[in-house]
Amino acid sequence: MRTHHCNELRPSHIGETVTLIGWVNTVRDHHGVIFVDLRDREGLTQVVFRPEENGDAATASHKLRDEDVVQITGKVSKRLEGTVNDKIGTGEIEIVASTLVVVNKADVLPFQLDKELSNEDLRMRYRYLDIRRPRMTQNLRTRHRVTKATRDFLDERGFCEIETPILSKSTPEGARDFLVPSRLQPGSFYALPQAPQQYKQLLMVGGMEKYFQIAKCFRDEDLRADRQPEFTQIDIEASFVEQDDIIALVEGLMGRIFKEARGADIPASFDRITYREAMNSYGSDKPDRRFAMHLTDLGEVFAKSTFKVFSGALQSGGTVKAINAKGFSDISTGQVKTLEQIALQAGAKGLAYIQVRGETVDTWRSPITKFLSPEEIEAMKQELNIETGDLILFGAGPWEQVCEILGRVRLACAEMQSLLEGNEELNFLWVTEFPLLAKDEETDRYVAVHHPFTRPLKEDEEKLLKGELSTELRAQAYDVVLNGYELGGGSIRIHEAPLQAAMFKALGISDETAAEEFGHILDAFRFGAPPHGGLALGLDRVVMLICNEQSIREVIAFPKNNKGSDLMSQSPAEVEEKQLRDLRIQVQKKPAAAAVTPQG
RNA sequence: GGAGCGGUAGUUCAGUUGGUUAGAAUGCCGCCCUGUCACGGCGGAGGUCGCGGGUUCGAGUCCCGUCCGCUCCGCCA
Repeated sequence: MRTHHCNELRPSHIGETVTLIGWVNTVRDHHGVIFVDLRDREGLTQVVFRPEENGDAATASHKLRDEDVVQITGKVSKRLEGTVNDKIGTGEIEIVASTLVVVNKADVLPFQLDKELSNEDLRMRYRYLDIRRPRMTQNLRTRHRVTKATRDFLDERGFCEIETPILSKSTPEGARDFLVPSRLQPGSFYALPQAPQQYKQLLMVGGMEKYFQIAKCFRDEDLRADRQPEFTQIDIEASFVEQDDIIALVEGLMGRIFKEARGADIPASFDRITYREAMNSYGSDKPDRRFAMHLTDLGEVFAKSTFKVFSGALQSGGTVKAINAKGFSDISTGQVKTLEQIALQAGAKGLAYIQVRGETVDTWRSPITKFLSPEEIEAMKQELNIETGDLILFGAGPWEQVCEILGRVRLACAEMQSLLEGNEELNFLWVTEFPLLAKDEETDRYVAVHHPFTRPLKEDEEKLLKGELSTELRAQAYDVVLNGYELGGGSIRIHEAPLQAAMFKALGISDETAAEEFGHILDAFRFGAPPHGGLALGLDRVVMLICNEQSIREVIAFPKNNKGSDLMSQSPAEVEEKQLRDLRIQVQKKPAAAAVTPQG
């Protein structure tokens, strides 16, 4: 029977006989005295085997291998003078072993646990070994502290954790659904929830008033470092609240989480900027504000310019903006190319720039300065605070596109200049007043920016009801952003059937479709639905940022790879014919590999 | 669907302009070592250079194709 864990024994325990159980972390065999570092999830304890104490145990200890599971009984002893190890908590003591039980031998591991391992493929195949490494163990325990803090905090404020169905209904809006075939109703399918959105709103109609859930969500879309097909949300909804209530609640929740999981004190409230301000100043709806490099509007400077790229954009209702990457005039040609690529990807036709090599324009390196008048250059110098050593990058065209192009260029510059290296700041931010509707280019129809249950701003409500649609309509929707990552978002919802019907109509959802897909919601709103709103936080991202990790895979016990596979369990996989027959599903055979024409 | 980077001992990596038998560290195996803590010393085994084709007298290295992994764009209400 284990009496202590491996990071528990201190000088005060000296003289006690204890039993520890754990993994062999390292063996240091001096062919007389043998040291074994025993590890469990809490830490390390040094165990000493001496032939004169117990010959059998000492002999057996020669054969120990890394990662064997062993149980050791012995006496807690003070370490010899000068042999204290201050790197570990138990460094002042050691166990002089009297008995050794090899509980389970371990084969040689496919990789060393104490070395960095860049081969993620291998880590995933042996994820259970990867998890033994302290980094992963700590990350998963941090994740637990985050969910624990969440539950404690929300419980204290009267929120009730309620589970909603995993087998639910496919909805036409939004991300691609994972489908689950129904055996009892062949030809019908459940969908795994992308979010518990409708259920939580129906819980509000059900009078639960304050709901939350640590909810698994599923989206069948391509993966990224911060996107997995199954992920976890801290999902929150409350009745009789307004936007400020949700914001204050989440600020408190974040404070609690960051305190308990990272020991960090964060501001009691976060700055708020509107979507429009965010795009105008940072070219992103989730700006990283740990560095400035603001987008500066140059519309007035170039209003009458003879440089058609700029004046043309302005005359057709667009924008000219620029960023000043301070001290980056020595950018390499390759880096300019990279920035240009980024701009092109975002829809730019090119990327105008100025490398400010000196005071006067003749020292500047730029493909465009020759088109600009001295007055324009002087005004631009003022607006952008241009100094020797700066790099200026321009965007001209439709407002939203210019913002987005320069927003991406801004981030790329910061990356190239290593502006954030070693930066430990936690920069929280609310982005508010998101547009309610966006135009889908392909279908030329309006789509919901957040989701179709989002409430318009009060002053825009009438317009929606009257069908005066535009992308100018704003929503009572808000995102919480940390260091350029969208941690979560939410909105105040529509709770009246007429307004909801108007929203469906705006989205081109016919009455029949609305009745078919969302009838239960519209029905529910007829029976006294309370005003309500909420928010969902990406738990994986929150934990990732707390752990200073670059990918949410580092904070998920068993994540999927880029292609959505679990390399350990080999999922997804083909299934038995019988299973398919039960479900009345026929699988199209994979096309045979193209035959190679023999050369001859 | 598209772009970029990568794939060489179990692992982490090096490998020059295409040129002898593809190296190092670590791990593994054996021997030695009674106070180490990434213990140390000596010795040994370990490679389809992702796969297929091409160029060449000669390919880890160059070219084409393909597979796998990662990052990004599209996509993610």
